[in-house]
Amino acid sequence: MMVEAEKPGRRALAKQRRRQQLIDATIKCISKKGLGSTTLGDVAGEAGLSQGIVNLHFNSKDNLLAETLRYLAEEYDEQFMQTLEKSPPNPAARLSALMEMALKPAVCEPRKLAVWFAFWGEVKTVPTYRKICADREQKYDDIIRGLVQDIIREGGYDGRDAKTVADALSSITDGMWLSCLINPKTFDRTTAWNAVRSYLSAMFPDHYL
Amino acid sequence: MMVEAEKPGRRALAKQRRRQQLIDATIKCISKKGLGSTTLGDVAGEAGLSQGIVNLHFNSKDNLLAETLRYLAEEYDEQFMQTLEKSPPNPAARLSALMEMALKPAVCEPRKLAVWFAFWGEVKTVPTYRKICADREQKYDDIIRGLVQDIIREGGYDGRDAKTVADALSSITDGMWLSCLINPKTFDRTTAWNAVRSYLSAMFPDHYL
Amino acid sequence: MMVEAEKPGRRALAKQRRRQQLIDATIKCISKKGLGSTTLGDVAGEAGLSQGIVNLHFNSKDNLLAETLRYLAEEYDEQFMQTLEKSPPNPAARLSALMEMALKPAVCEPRKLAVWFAFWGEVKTVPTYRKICADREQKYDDIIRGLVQDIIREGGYDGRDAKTVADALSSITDGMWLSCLINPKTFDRTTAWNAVRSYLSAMFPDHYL
Amino acid sequence: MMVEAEKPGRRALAKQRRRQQLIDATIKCISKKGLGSTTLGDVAGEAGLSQGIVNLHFNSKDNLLAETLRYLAEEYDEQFMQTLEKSPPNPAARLSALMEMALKPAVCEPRKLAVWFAFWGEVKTVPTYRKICADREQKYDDIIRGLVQDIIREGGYDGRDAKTVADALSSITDGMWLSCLINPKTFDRTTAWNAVRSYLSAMFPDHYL
DNA sequence: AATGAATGAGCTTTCATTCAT
DNA sequence: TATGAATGAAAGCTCATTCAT
Repeated sequence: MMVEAEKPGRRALAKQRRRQQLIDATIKCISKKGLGSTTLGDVAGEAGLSQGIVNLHFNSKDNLLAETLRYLAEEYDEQFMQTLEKSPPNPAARLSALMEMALKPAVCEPRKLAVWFAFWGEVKTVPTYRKICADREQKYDDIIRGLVQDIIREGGYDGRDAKTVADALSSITDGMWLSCLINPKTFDRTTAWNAVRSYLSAMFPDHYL
Repeated sequence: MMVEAEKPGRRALAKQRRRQQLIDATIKCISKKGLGSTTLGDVAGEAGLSQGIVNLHFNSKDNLLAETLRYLAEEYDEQFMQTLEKSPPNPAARLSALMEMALKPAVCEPRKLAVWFAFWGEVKTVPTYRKICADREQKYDDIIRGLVQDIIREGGYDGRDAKTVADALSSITDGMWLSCLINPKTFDRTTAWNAVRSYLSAMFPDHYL
Repeated sequence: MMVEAEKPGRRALAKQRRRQQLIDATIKCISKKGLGSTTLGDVAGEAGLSQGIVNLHFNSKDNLLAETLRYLAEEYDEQFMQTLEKSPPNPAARLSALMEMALKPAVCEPRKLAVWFAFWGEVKTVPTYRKICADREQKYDDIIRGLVQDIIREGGYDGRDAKTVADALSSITDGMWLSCLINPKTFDRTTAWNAVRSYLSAMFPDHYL
Repeated sequence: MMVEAEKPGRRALAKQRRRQQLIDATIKCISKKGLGSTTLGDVAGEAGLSQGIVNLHFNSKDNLLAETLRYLAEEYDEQFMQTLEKSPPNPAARLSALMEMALKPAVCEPRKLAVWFAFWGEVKTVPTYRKICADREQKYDDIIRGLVQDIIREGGYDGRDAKTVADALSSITDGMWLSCLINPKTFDRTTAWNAVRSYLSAMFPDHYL
């Protein structure tokens, strides 16, 4: 009975692959035409499959979109966690590694940002989206605040409030994304990274530069 | 006698006022139901007028939305410029006044932010939106960079790059807006303001705190 | 009480002039955009007047169109009857004068024909149009048959049936109009006139040529 | 078993058949209500199918109408060419066979004529219609002129111009159609046919009668 | 599992008509 | 008389969803 769920057979794997194919197509469509103008027909076409395919695998458009956002969040999460794992154990290095990741071309490319902003545009309206976004913000805020906390403790930076600094850091990267979305031509990754570095070194002069 | 003023529905308000009424209704609708789910019927209903009214005054839905974004941008611009005019003439005070304004409840309320993000969600897709947004970003970036420049010169803060700092500041407020949109409950204006202040005082210790 | 109707005062005259102005505008619009695409707004615009003007003078669009067709028919009738009056008293001359008139540039110009065909296109559907068109056809058929009759009698053309010839003649001009409508470029008035002449001289060799 | 054939509604008729079904429905609707008053809803209803069906198969109303006219033209063309093939090889017989065909009940019935005139009514306005109509006129004119040419040569009818005669003949049938449309009650096929015959025998006495 | 024809609700848009001014 | 803002019904069109194959 539970076999299916326990060890996915060939069948289930194929199914999973098809779903992923459709989610990829959805992301492509949203980045090309926007969330509002993306139809299930577009998605099916992009995937090279037929009209009815999305409802077959996702039951409804709403569900497809929610799953797409979920996938986007997971994908980001993997990058985030991997960055954390791969970076040296000291909090200062980890923190700057995370900031650097957020500005990496792979993350910060207009096509992908377009999709994030498309979903954020509906966050106020669609509770499912809000939940997903709020959860990840919470998670990353906690992690970053923890690192900042450690740095403050290490460096004896009295008078610095961990939450305040963490908020500022998260905000900076989010804000950079908006710049990158709106002005992809003039947006400059180096300047962005400098801005982050300048903040860090202003805050924690003993740790950065 | 005052009847006319009482019921703004039905009959010939000056053309300009009717347009504004419809733009207001549009903003309300977008903040309530999202851009994608706002129909012309909703807007007309919100304004207490009839189906055809929007096309009568704006010719098309696309145009209504563009005009709405334009209005939003103008409204913000007025706040921005007024803040600039009313603040003391020294650059440090002006800069902090602008930052403070960006976090003011009137600007930073979830309902209004929802509308901004709704439009940003389509920026990649709708050239008109991009143009409007890019122009204002440009303008504010220039002004803020100018102020930062002045502060650097005044304080002899060698090694500080005006553009870098200005980018960081703009990004922080934009990023705060995202937090406020996603987590209106836990978002705390004071913490946000502290984050900005902490950055400023770390950067320009002689000018702030 | 009946004064108004008996001798139209200044008021009534002005009214009449306005109606004519609107009918003229209607004809222009139909020839430019077609019957189906002509709106009351177009007509009012063409006349340089305001939206509601047509309903003020004609009560409804249907009525305006019917009156327009009526006017067109009257205008044609005047030409027809004048041609008849001005031509020499012998039936052969009168007949050829009528045929010539039907091919006159003023009658047979694509712009005017477009309007006629537009109405004919609805004849099957709109009883009012049918009535107007049927009545005039009847009238002209009768007159032409009469002339043909006279010619037959005069020339002793035995075996010629007046109705048959009259039908053929009416049909030829109507058919020429279709050619002129469809192929205004290649349509040639002279050839058309030759075709009519050739028919007449074949039928009544003693009278024509 | 025969169920499929019985109810042509609902399910997947071959795509081509469905298109034809809709074109047939369109013709029926136009002849009943006129081109201007025929809605896609009417057409779908007439075909016993649902609202969206027409746009599914024709993409737009304009396209449906153009295809309908195209079909009408093809249908006529088949009759024309078949008549030509089936008639004896001498030009005189072929010519009269073509004229006779044009007055056949199947061609010359008010319902079908209503549709032709509906399209002619828009010829001036819709380039697509003009093109289709102009092309067929051209083709038939050429064929008829060819036949007339042959007859003139055969009979040594000096002084007869083929184009002139051909124009007259084409015009007569077109004009007869207008009579038939406007006065279906009093229109008499025999008289019409007589008119054509009388012209032919007057022109080419050795060949006709 | 996949297709794609068909559905039908819902949208934007147009426009004849109304009516306060 | 004339205006033109407003109405609201009706149209064309889109598209998520269904379902026979």
